[in-house]
Amino acid sequence: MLDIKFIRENKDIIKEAARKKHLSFDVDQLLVVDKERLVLLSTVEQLRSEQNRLSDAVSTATDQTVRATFIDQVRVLKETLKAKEEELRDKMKEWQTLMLSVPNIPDMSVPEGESDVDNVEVKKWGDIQEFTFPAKDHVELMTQLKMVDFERGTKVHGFRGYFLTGKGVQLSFAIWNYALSFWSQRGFTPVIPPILARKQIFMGTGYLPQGEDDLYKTQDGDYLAGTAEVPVMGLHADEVLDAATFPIKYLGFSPCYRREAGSHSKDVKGLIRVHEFYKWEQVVLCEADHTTSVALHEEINRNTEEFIESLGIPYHTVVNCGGDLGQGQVKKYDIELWVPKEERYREISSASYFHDFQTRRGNIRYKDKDGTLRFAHSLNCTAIPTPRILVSLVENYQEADGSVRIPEVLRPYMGGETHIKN
RNA sequence: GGAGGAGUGGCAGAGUGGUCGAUUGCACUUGUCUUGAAAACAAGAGUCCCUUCACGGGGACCGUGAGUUCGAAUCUCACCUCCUCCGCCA
Repeated sequence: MLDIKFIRENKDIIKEAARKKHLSFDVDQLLVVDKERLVLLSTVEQLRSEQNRLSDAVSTATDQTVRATFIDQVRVLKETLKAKEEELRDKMKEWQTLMLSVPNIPDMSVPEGESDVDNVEVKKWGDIQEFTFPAKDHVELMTQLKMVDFERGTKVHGFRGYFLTGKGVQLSFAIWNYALSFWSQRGFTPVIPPILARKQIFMGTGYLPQGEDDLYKTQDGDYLAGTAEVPVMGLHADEVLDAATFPIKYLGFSPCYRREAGSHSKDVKGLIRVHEFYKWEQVVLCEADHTTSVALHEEINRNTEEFIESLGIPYHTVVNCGGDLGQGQVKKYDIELWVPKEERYREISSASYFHDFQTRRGNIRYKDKDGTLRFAHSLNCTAIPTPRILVSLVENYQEADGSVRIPEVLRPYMGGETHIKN
């Protein structure tokens, strides 16, 4: 959500934002509705003012006939008021619906483009190794090492179902624990949020009303979040925060549920795209300052890069083009890890900042030094998702004998073992 | 799942149809007094929206949403949250 005053004064910027993001949004329509809304609002308020005045007159009238006259007058007035109020209510709904689909303004540095193929590489790290033996893909490797069981996963859950088993489980826990320690040292407070959350909380982050198709909904009207970002952002909803605590840095851990509607033909095998996975997520709140947001955006993205570097997996970072940005994002980096058997990089992390787009929706404010209430800025970035990370990890660390070498940093969390083998 | 009770400003806590946006206490800000502080006294202070260059004016907000009424914090209905008791349960 953006400030309506800003939209009124900068409709060309909004138009340009929609164009760059390849979203269809009609600002002119919004501005027409906004004008109609204001006319109705002022009419209703004038009528109410008159009603208040007459009601006061009723209560102070001592003469019964005078009193009755006033009551008759308000009765007549009320009918007009009621009709206008209904009109206003409908107009407000129309206005709110439009307001919820206004795109946030992408940063100048965001490249032009339609989809992820137009994303621009900004960094490349690590040496891609040539295998001296026939390399296996993660499905084959992990199945043989009994780290995963896809067949039974499908039996139990269906399409995209999987069991993690044995060393697959241990490796997951190792990554989770290592990540917890890694980010704790960087000032993040760990949090395990409810992943089953209310509609309102999803509205706050912008996953609703758009994006409903990709969410699982319960019979009680709640939704399962696709990321801890949703409930962790909800944590401070409707609060006025103390600016002295900024930046607030949370590391949220949760299972994540995604219907993957519209991706049925993509990544049908393996652990790349599953309906249910786990993720550590960085969520940050800071003061409403562009420079601060930008600095923190670089910082949280860098955190994940350094984490991946410590695991020793080759990656590159791309800056997402306009068409690959969500409605609320100002700028986004994706970190993609090298998947040897696919001979390409696959997304592992996504770092975005939003300015006050989310905090307006979620009503997260703070008191500025000059005493005025402002909407905070919000950012988030994947810390590490499992089991997707295992794809690159096992493929890059496989040995000729079919075993998988364990990255040094994870060994303390794996009982000191150096290899996963049968 | 069943029965009962409650949700008021930063906190505590009055108010059960008519100048109530709301008594009061604590906390807060400013002033007087004081060398300074404390105490005492006085004054001030909520949020959102519309309008105005500005001073100002108007509207809304007592968990949320609807309703009754000339008028609702107060009455009615639905929902949400919390508390107590019973039942069930990792």
